[in-house]
This record gives sequence, C-alpha cells and structure tokens, in this order.
Amino acid sequence: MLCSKALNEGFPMVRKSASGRIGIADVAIKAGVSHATVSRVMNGNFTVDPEIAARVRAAAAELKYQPNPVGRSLALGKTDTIGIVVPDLANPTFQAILRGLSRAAAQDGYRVLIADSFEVSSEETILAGEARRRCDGLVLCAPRMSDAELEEIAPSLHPLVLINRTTSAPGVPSLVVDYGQGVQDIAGHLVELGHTRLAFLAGPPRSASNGMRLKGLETFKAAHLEVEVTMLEGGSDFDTGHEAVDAVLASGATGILAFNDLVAMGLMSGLHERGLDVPGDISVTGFDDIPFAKYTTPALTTAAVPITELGEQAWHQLRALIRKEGNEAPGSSYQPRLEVRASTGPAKAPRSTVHG
Amino acid sequence: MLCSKALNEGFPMVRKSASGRIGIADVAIKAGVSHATVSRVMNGNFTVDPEIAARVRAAAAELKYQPNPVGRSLALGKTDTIGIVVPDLANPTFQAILRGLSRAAAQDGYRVLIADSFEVSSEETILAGEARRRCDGLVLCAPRMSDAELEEIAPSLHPLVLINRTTSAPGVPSLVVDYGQGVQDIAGHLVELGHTRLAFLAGPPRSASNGMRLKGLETFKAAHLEVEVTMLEGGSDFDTGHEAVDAVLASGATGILAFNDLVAMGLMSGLHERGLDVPGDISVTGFDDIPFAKYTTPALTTAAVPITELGEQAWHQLRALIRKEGNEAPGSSYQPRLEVRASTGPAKAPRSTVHG
DNA sequence: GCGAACTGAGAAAACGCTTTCTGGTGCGGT
DNA sequence: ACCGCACCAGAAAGCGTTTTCTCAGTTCGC
Repeated sequence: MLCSKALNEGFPMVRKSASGRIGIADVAIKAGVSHATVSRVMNGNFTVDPEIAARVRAAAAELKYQPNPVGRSLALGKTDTIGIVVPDLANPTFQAILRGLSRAAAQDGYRVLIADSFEVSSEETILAGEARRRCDGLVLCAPRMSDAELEEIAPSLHPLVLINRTTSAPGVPSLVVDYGQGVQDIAGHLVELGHTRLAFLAGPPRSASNGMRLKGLETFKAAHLEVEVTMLEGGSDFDTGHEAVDAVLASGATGILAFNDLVAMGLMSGLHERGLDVPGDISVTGFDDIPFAKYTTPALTTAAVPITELGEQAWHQLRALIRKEGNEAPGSSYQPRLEVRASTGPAKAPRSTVHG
Repeated sequence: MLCSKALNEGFPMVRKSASGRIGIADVAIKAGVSHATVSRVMNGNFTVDPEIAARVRAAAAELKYQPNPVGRSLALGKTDTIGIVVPDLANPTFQAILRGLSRAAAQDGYRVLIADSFEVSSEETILAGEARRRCDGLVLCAPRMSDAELEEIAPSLHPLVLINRTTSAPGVPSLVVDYGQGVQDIAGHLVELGHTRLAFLAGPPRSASNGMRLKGLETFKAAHLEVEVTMLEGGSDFDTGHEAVDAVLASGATGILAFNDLVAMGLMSGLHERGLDVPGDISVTGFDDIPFAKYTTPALTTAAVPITELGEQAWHQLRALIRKEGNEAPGSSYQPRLEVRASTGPAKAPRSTVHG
C-alpha cells in the first residue's frame, strides 16, 4: 500500500513508454504534435501539413515506431487475420490447402492462424469459435462434426467458407472436390484394363470426402453390374495401407482403389514386402496426386486434385465475404483428373468372371 | 450535418450492440450489474457474491456471450498467440516443425500464426517483425537472412527462439540439429560398405543446415583421405533429385548423400528410370527420415531427425521466455540417428581405390 | 472590411475488455 | 453506541489505436 503510493508520487502520471514498447504517444511527444496527427500521418491521411507530416515521419523513423496491431484491431474492428481449422495437420492434403490459403491471403496482407482439431470433432466447434473471434473470417476444412452441428454454428462463424463439405446454412460458400466422380473415373480405368474384382480401401468414417467416394462407387456399381466391389475399412495414412495387405489379398480383388495416395503407398509397400508385383499381380490406385505420387515405384495411378488451388480459391471466396461483395457465395466444385501412371496394368487373370 | 445531428438526437448514446456482436455491456445490462462485475465473473474472480455471479453467468449463457479476444489482448498486453516464420511451407521439415509447435502450444492454450517467406530472405525481417507484434513470441525457423541482420533484429523480436540457426544476440535459445555429425555418420556407413567415391547433392545455398552438412563433410574428408567426395549443386525438393541424375552419374560416385529425403527420392526415381538398380549399382541416402522414407522402394537409408519434437521443444523454450523464467536460454542440439534401410548396399566395384 | 466557407490540428470519444480505486454496507470489537 | 475494518460492487482509468467533433486561424467573396 505505502509502497505503491510512494511510487505513484515519485512518478506522477508520466507513464510514457509504460509497456516498454514505444507507442504513438512517444512519437507525438517527440514530434510535438498530438496522437491524432501521428495517426493521420501513419495512415497516409493528406489533411496534414506536409512539413508536420515530415516531422512526424522523422520522429517515427528515429524511434522505430511501428503501430501496435492490437490497438489498431480494436479501433478498426478487424484483425487482418483469418483462421483455418483442419482435422489433422499431418495430412498432406490439409497442408497443401493451408499453403495455398496462406500464400493467397498473404498477397492481400492477411495472415493465417491455424487450429488443428486432431480429428476430434467435439474440439472443432470450440476451436472454430475461438479462432473466428480472433480473426476476420474462417476456413473450415473438411469438418468432422455432424451436419446439424455445422449448420447450427455456421451463422456465428460468418464470414465462413467450407472446404470439402457443404451446409444448408445460408451465405456459406463451399469448395468441394467431386470425389464421387473421381472414384468412378478410377474404377472405370481399372475396368477398362480388364479388372472385374475391385476393392475400396476406405478412409476415416467421419470424413465427408469418404462419403462422397462411397456414393460414387454405388453409382459405379449400379452401372457396372458385372464388376464386384469389396469395401474394406481403412484410414487416411500410410500405416493404414500397410496394414491392409491381408484384407486386400483376402478380398481376391485385382484392382485396389485406395482412399488416397498415402494409403496406396503404404499398400504398395506392403505388397512389395510380400513379394507381389504391382501392377503385375495387383493394380493399385491412389487419390489426390500428392507430389510424392509421381515418384513412387511404380509411379502411382491416381486422381489429381488441384488442392493448393483449392486453398487459394478459399481465400478468394473469404475475401469476397469479408469485403461484403454481394457475390451470393457461389462456391464451386473441382473435378479430379485421372492420372494414369505405372501402378495400374491389365488384370492378370480374371478369376470369377469371364469376358468376351 | 443536419442528417447526422438528427440521427444522434433520435439515438441518444444508446449504442448497445453497435458492432452487431454482443459485448460485455449487454451482459451487464441483462444481469443488472456493471461491466466490471461481469468481467470478474468471467475471469473466475471469487470476490463476487455467488448469487450475482450466477445471475451473470445465466445472462452470459443466454446471450451466448464470449469475450472479445482483441479487447482482452489490449487490456492484458498479451495475445495468447505465437508466430512462426518458415522459409517454405511446402517443405515437409517445416511442416513437421509447425505441427509439433502447434500441438505443444495448443496444450497451453496458445494458437500459432504462420508466415511463409517463400525463401526470400528480405521478406523474413518484415514478416518476423509483423508477426511478432501480433504475438507474444516468435519462432524463427531456419532463417535465410545474414548473421548480421539476424543479430540486429533479434532483440526487437524477443521472446524469440531459433531453429537450426544460432546467433550471438543474447537471450535467444537455439534448437539445432547436428547435421554435421549426421552426414558424417552416413558417409561412414557408406564407407563401411566399401564405397570410396561419394557425392553430396547439396541443398539451398543460403540454408544454414546445408552449411552444417558441408562442414561435416570437410571433417569427414580430413579423416578419410582415401575417400573421394564430389560436391554437386542441388536444392531441397524432389525435382532437384530427379534432375540431378546426369550429374550424379557423371561424378562416378557409387554412394550418394542427398541433401534430404525428398532429393533422395527424386534421385532414386530418376535412377530407376535409367534402369539402374539401387542399391545394386548405386547406394542412395537421404536425411530427415520423413514418414515417406520407410515406404520408398527400396526403403531409404537416412538420418532420422526428431523434427516434430523439435517444434515441441521450441514451444517449451518459448513458453519459458514468455513466462520470464530465468532459464538463461539453454537451447539444445539434436543428434540425428542413422537409419539403415534398403537403399544402401555394398559397393559394386571399387574403381579408383583397391582395399585390403 | 466583415461574415461565410474552409483548412488543419488538437481534444475527446470510441473500440471491448481488465483492474485499480472508491465508497457504501454490515459486522465485530471496545 | 461508535469506530474501524472487511467485503463487495460500481465508477473510472487504463491498454494503443482511429475517428469524430470542435475550434482557431485563413482565405475568399461580396
């Protein structure tokens, strides 16, 4: 008590650079003008006498003054920051989206704040809310939460853009890859090569993109009754593929559609260890066309998704929302492009069905 | 003029939720208490009558009130956010660091803001400054800027931790991987296998970790005069390795130390296309032990770096700095672990030197 | 030569929160 | 019964900006 009082007496309202960091006030004092004028100069407001402006600029330079972004944010009501929530930062797909988003946003002077939900869907809601409050907008990447929950929180997250997920909440653009068409293209490719027994090594159950693939395969099966398609449980990483070898062999399939490139690579590796030849014995396909896919042995047949571009587009959509351009949130769909490489080849010996 | 005046008269200082978003004031009004009390309740201050606290909590819940982090940040002088600057977000190494950092920081309630300098060193200084001002601390990842510049800006960036780079500026912990020892281990492994002609496929010239590798190789050469080591220019990605095939073959080396796993994979892919066998004809090694390394064909011999852990440790160091624990910024060095897999084998035919 | 319009800069309010300061109430001690 | 102390909640002062408001000093027009 006494102490603090004594201190205050010794230091009567001087404060100056109390926080240690120099602020607008210091510049104002040094230049002999008011805070307001300094602010005007720093923001390029031309209603300031050029001579005074020069003096302020000199003072600012000398003190190496840089405006405090937090103060600015509070006054301006914007942070020049956007947030992105991803289910798993270790996943190359989300890394690529993040990269595209970050690059595009940076070009407009925005930074990105990341939030990794580690695939636990209950965290997503909280993370999204927190991130949104600190930012001017949010990108929700393949959220694992339920449709109902997504729809419920969407309004409070606006401006919001969704990647690989849709919602009926209004004003929320969605950027989705047409995984359904992609798997159909891949399956078609395998059938053309003579495969009649296919297997799909599925992804994370809660993943919407996995759902889209499953739906695509249903469509495919309906159109190709002669083809047998086995569904196998899986995941989204290497190890999933590696551990699925037994299940894959047990299925008797000769053409394997892996959930994504990672799973395909794990699977190929496992098959190789068993002494099986790809594509001699079994054809394997991936999805995404991650950079590595070109360089596996054999090079992986896959469906290329312009994933970095997706991140970039996400920023453009979000920017439009932030700027309140009444673009009615179009959203868009991306068609994967079949990329035939060396991991697929003619079926070895059709076992269950005889053609021609 | 007249308009605005009329407006003000009609709306005399009501404001309420001017920003559209509900604030502490709304809760205060609803609960019939002051802002201060709401703040106290929200922050778990127990000097509030339980009954009033309950009323406030009810009001907050009903209005779905969430404190505005920007206002909080300004008042508290902290943002609960840290920044990380990386030279290239596409590089798996930096992705892994980011992941480790993000995960560790999240556990302490901190978020991370990313800044990608795209390998242009002049951007780094600006990005670092901007990021730092928005955050409570900064991680500078393998900065490409000069030692002088780094030392100059380091004080203004404090709390700061460096990854794979050191500086003489005080109070800046450094987390470095001992790449020098790593390449020596790898080179030693190749020599044990009988290789006497090695080649090093270098990384980005400005990369400090590349410098450490070069230094390590110098040490190695001094200790193994019988071994010839060719230096080849390179980079840090797949394509670098893929395009280096000619240079590698021209060198006549039988053991190739690639800058990292990516380069090694690209190289193996290129060699495979030329019909060369790894490790039959040429042994190839990588560095980092990225997740993919286990799954290449042949599986890649490499030096494993606990890179995610590095990101994690970076957070712990930064946290200590933020909390002003006087830990005198120890920093630490990580030893890579040689991971022998299938991409290295006995030298085919020692050409220039004959042993025992 | 005087009022109106204009210019430019300072004063002050606002942004949304935390925290110190202040003051009223109720209690216990003497 | 009175003084003092502890308690608790409101008032207000920050935090570092931007921006509106205000007002003094000019300039212009008539």
